[in-house]
Amino acid sequence: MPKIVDHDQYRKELLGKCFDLFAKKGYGALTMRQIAQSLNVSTGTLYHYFPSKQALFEQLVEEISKEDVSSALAEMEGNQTLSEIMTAMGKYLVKNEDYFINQTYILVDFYQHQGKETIANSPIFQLVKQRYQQAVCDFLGIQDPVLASFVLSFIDGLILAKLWGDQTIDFSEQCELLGKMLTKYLQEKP
Amino acid sequence: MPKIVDHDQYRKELLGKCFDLFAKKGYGALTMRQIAQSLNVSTGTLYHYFPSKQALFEQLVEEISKEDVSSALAEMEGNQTLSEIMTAMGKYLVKNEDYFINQTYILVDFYQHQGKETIANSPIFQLVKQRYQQAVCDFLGIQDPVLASFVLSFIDGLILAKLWGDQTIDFSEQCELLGKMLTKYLQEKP
Amino acid sequence: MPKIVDHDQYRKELLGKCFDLFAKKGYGALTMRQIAQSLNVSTGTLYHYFPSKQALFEQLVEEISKEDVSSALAEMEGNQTLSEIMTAMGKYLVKNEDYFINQTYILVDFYQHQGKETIANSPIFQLVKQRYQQAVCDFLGIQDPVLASFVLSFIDGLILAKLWGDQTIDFSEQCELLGKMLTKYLQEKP
Amino acid sequence: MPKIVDHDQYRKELLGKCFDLFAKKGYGALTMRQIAQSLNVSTGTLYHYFPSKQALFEQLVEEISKEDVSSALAEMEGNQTLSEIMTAMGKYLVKNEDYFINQTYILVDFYQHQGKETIANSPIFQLVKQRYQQAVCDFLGIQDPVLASFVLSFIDGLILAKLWGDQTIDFSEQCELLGKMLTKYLQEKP
DNA sequence: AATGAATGAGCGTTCATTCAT
DNA sequence: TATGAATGAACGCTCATTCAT
Repeated sequence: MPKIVDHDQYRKELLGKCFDLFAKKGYGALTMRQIAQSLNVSTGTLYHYFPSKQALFEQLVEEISKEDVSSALAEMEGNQTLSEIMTAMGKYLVKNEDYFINQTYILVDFYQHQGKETIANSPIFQLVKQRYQQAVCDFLGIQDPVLASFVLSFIDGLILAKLWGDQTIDFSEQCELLGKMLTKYLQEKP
Repeated sequence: MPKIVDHDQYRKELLGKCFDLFAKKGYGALTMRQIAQSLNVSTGTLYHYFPSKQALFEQLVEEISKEDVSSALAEMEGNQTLSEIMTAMGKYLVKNEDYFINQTYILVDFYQHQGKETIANSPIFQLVKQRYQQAVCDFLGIQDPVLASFVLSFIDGLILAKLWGDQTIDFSEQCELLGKMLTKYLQEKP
Repeated sequence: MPKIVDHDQYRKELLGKCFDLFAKKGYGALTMRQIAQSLNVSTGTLYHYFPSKQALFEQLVEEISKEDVSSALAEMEGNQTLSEIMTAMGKYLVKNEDYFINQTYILVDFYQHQGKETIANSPIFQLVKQRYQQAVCDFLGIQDPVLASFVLSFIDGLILAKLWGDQTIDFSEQCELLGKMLTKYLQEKP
Repeated sequence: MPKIVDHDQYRKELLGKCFDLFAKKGYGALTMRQIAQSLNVSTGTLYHYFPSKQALFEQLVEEISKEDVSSALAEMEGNQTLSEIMTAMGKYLVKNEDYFINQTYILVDFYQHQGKETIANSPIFQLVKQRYQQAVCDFLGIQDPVLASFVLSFIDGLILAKLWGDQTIDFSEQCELLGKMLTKYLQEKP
């Protein structure tokens, strides 16, 4: 009989404790030794549960993205008009500002560390990308992919601007502005 | 007679040759040794003209940002309406797509290596940010800083999306969409 | 009734499945974990049957050497003159070229990982060496140990040359040459 | 002005001190840290002079092989008949027995560590191989490549047998035996 | 002003073996 | 018997920076 440890469950436990670590130090600056120490295991044990630092991170991203989408769904449901939705989106972004900035930071950091090609070819990141894209389409009730890309890019850009250190941007203000513009644009289109 | 090249001019000469190096390898993967070898100087000499790798890069960014703004100005002048301007902006982005993606990539890379706080506190990056912001205001003829941030964030987001590997986004299409939305929004505002 | 397979028989079963693994990856690159997985047992079980990786390998060598000698005996019997024998030996080497090169490779690998002294002092390897030496004496009908060593060294050297990457050596040609030389040498000796 | 160090000469100095280290521990068991400590430099300095452990070793082999051939030339000249030559060869092998065993050991060790393909493709090892082969041809006055391979394989095999731990083999005895056999073989051939 | 040799802590990763269950 | 989680020292290698010359 083996030691009484559910391998898979313990792996997710470890994973759960990793997010804050990455959030604090980013991907490149966080070493496997630091992770191991923070989780009170040896590096060997860490590698027993995750084949590499990259794999650990990808599994983390996978887990996080699922939680993100379901929590956002819970938070933003019940809004009807585009303006309402964008206002809610603004509030949601403000509320989780630090979280999203950190998330972008970590991803950006990972991206740089692995090189463009590695990520482009990773099935996990393609999946995660689709998950977020689909979620945005669902939230907004938008089917036009050009418009969906427009909104997603804008939100990404907002967070990136904050990440670069711009203190003057106000998520709520910007989202409401987008809400108004989208509304007017769609009103007159048909 | 002194030497024709004085300290400061030589420094800028060296700086000029650095851009392509960073563009090819990014910030983290380019070592001071490699820079020195490519410039046909010793690492010691490099450190004689630049106190650190970070400082070298910051001076490079400062220089590049000036050139970017003036070249963009030259390229995009002569357009009147917002729609025309945004269409020109789209063409400009498409034309320099690789350049801007690479620039974002390098910045992201630098960001990762220095840590969040270092950059947020760097006066050079604040200055550069203002320069780009001012340029956008000039291009668009917009004074409203909220709207300027809106446009800048959107463009940043577009480039970031490409950086993430999204092949489906079309800079021209997106910029024209923004042009239409801005036009309608501003028409009815007053 | 006890289980059909007792401890010792099961050990040999496991051993039998190990040869191909070592042949594919060598000694150093094959981990106990990989062995365990390939045999569908746990590392713990592996250590239950073999006290160490080294011991496992030594037992494998012991087993293999027995099979080698008996299969060679079966293959080469029926030849009378030294020339015939050496020609048969050449054919045998050519036929099993990859096998012998791989065997030497694995041994070399093992040798490297254990250090010179460990092996020189291992009774198993001394036994195996004697077994091969005796086999050569039997094949050739030679009693003179100097001559037997001569032939064995030569064959070892041939295989080693192939291992070094020499593509020009022809086992058959070389063995026939040895056959002629031995014949002439022995003709005139008495 | 740089520090007064002739880069190339210092590199060869370091190289010279490395042989004994490799001889004692082999390739795989000797770490770059150990080398650095023994040479009283930092690992960084070691890597300043040699791009990798493999490269260091290859440069060492290159240097050693040159010295070997010239020292053997000096030692063995003046012999006429094949028998004399082989007797001299035997003495030479006996005299440098430990040296050659160690050399084979190190090479075998390196071979295993790098994998077959790496070495087969290394221009340095092809060059070294040719150097030794040519030297043997010169010593023996043999032009027939089959015969040269025969002798080389035999010598390699002798050393390998000793390496495997066989204490009973006598280099002189074996070489003289080879001398006699070669002589008889060549006498009657034409 | 200019050189380039020197540093050394730190990286991601490995793996034979142990032992609580 | 059998399991597999856990260990941790050690590997080859990197690189911004310093400083004697």
